[in-house]
Amino acid sequence: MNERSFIAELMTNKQQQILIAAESIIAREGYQGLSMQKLAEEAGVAAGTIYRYYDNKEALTAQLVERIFCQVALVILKDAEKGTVEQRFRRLWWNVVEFDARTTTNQLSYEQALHLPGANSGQHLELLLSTFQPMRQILVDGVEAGMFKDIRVEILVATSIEPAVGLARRRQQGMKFSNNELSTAYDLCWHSILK
Amino acid sequence: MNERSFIAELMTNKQQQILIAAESIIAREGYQGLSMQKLAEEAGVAAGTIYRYYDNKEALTAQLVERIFCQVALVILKDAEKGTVEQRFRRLWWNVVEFDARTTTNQLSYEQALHLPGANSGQHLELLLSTFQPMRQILVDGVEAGMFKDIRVEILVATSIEPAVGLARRRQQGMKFSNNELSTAYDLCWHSILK
Amino acid sequence: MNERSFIAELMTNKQQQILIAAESIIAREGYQGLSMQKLAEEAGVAAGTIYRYYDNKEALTAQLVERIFCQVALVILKDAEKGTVEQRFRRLWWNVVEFDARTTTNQLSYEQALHLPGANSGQHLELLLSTFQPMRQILVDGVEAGMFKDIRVEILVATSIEPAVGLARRRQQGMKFSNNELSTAYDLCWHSILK
Amino acid sequence: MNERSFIAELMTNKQQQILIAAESIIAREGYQGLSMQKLAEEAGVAAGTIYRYYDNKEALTAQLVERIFCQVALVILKDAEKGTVEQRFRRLWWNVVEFDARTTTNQLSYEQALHLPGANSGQHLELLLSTFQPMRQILVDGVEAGMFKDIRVEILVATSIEPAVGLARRRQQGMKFSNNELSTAYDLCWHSILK
DNA sequence: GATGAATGAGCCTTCATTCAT
DNA sequence: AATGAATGAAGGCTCATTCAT
Repeated sequence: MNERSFIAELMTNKQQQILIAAESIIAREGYQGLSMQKLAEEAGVAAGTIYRYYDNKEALTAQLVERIFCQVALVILKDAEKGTVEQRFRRLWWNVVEFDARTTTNQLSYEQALHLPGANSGQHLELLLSTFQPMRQILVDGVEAGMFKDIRVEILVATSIEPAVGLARRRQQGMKFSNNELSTAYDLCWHSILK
Repeated sequence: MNERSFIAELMTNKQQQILIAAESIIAREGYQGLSMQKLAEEAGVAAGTIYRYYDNKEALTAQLVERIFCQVALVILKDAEKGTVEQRFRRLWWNVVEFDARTTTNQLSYEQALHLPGANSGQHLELLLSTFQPMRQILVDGVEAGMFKDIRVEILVATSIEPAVGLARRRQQGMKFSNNELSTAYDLCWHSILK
Repeated sequence: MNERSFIAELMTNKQQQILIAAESIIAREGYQGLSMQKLAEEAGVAAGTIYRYYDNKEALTAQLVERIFCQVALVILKDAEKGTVEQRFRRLWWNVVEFDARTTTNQLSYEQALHLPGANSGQHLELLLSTFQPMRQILVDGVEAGMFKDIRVEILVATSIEPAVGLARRRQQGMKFSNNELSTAYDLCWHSILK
Repeated sequence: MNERSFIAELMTNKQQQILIAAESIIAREGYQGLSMQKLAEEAGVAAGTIYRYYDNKEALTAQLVERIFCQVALVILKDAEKGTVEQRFRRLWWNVVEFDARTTTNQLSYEQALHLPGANSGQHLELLLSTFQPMRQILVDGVEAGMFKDIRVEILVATSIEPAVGLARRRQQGMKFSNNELSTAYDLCWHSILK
């Protein structure tokens, strides 16, 4: 990598730098704590610089929401796209439950991102749907394989995955669960949707 | 009623007035939209008056969160405290799923309240736990009656109630479910925790 | 005057206070020099206080323009509303020429006010027209009395009053004229519109 | 043309380019609308480049004012430098009255330029005086020829030319005058200074 | 106890200017 | 000479909070 492209990459990264700093602040102090001045400090740039990359605070927030959705989807769906339906479902479920273990205190959770201003706009809901489509696909595949009950996917997701989300939230709030307990929970979820 | 208690009641009413106005504004415009000035207007009092009842905005928000938790608990647990375990569980589950249908546009949902600043403080988590204790009690009773699987209550709640919460959230986002579909979901939840 | 109304008047005056301070700053440093912070300091109030009286800087400027137009009209038309047409015209003409002598360095001139942002809006042009109507009336009366040439008033104003405005501007820029010279100018103007 | 002068000319062109762009922006959006960034864009150069030619915004504005004064003088004095005094005066007067008809929406008027920040500095007033000297000369010549009244030139200018300026301003504000009316005005001005 | 005018710190954003390339 | 990303002071404005009445 020559010097020029090195610099270029640094500059491109400035956008990322800002976004990461924003995430960090919100994770630490909530959205109320995010001021452009503080963000500039945390990102190590001047206040005005932020506006070279984002039209305004709203646009920055919007991109942050997108970023987090994608990151969450990546973690949730890790290694859950190949193998048998059972393997994929198991992978997905545990990824969800153990989600918090992978995030540092600098990272926003999916739940937090969902409640940033503007995260409920139609545009974002669409993004959510398409980002998490692979998750739904696992259940669709299970239904088509005659393995899962023949029910609307949303119901299957709510029944089998939502409990994992709830457990993850409880863990994030500090509640502890043994592997044994979590395994039991997994079994309940798994069997509840099996034909 | 003597003068003192009359005045006391007036004060209490004014406090309620303020809290209701705050809820209304947040439900309508989000927490960002809640300014003390606007709140005073909506509540029909002077700005300074709010500070007779609340030390500051944070204290007001905290009390609002408590209020909403209690209200939600009331709705969720409506008619779910007597009858057989099955009756109580059924009542609870459907109360959750149909929660949104009972709230007006002036009311904050449980989810929204959960994400107000400070709602995740240890103090509030404790309150949550005690407020929703009756819900846990239904499952505890079921376990003790030998009807539900003998598992830690949190797991049972996550498995059987969390799906209802997820469905309610989806409905609030505009997703539609038929009674048939919801009944199916109920059956899955119910059977998944039965011994 | 009791204490209450004294206070009330002080408060009402705060608006005037702000307007006067704004005029003073603009006269001294130009419109570019008018920042809300500086204005607050000069007016002896807090920055936020200005916004109790004016929605924004634009509204404040607009009212300032109106104020100055009215003030200028008052000075220009002083004692020019009674007497013969000749007396009234003479009064008007000299009021214009000596306008600058009456203004302190804290006051905006008519010319400066005319070039504040927004001063050319249709709304202000209308105000201008009605405010200076009494000036036009003097010429109208002269025409109807058969004393002035029977020409459109605008032409008469331009021919007889505009020179006075020009002389006033020159004096404001530091040029000196003797009474003799000014009297000669007056005669030229006066005779040019006489029948 | 050697390389040096070629480059010199390029620079000069770029300077002109910047100045023209600045005039265009101010004419369109007012002085408030002139930002160095926007200017760079409109002029087709980089923001930093402007600072090769002008020390700062103030210097640029100053030169713009000068440029416009010269341009205005050019238009005003067009064809007014030869012929009899009467011919020259007539030419001058009509050039002034019809000034607006010759300017495009990209050009600043004399009035606008007069009210740019700094346009009232002593330095500019001197420039004004020397730039418009040929105009004064017409009247001086008329006086020396025994044609005009033997009065200080400033008075003559104020009496005979200022009305034309006033009419031009009214036209720029949208007021309409017939050729007949303007001719009448011309006659008044002309005769008012004739011996 | 209630009022609401006043406060001023802090917010988001702009923009003249610099400087490494 | 030219670029344009970066700077950061300053701008207009909001709003939680105070306090004289």
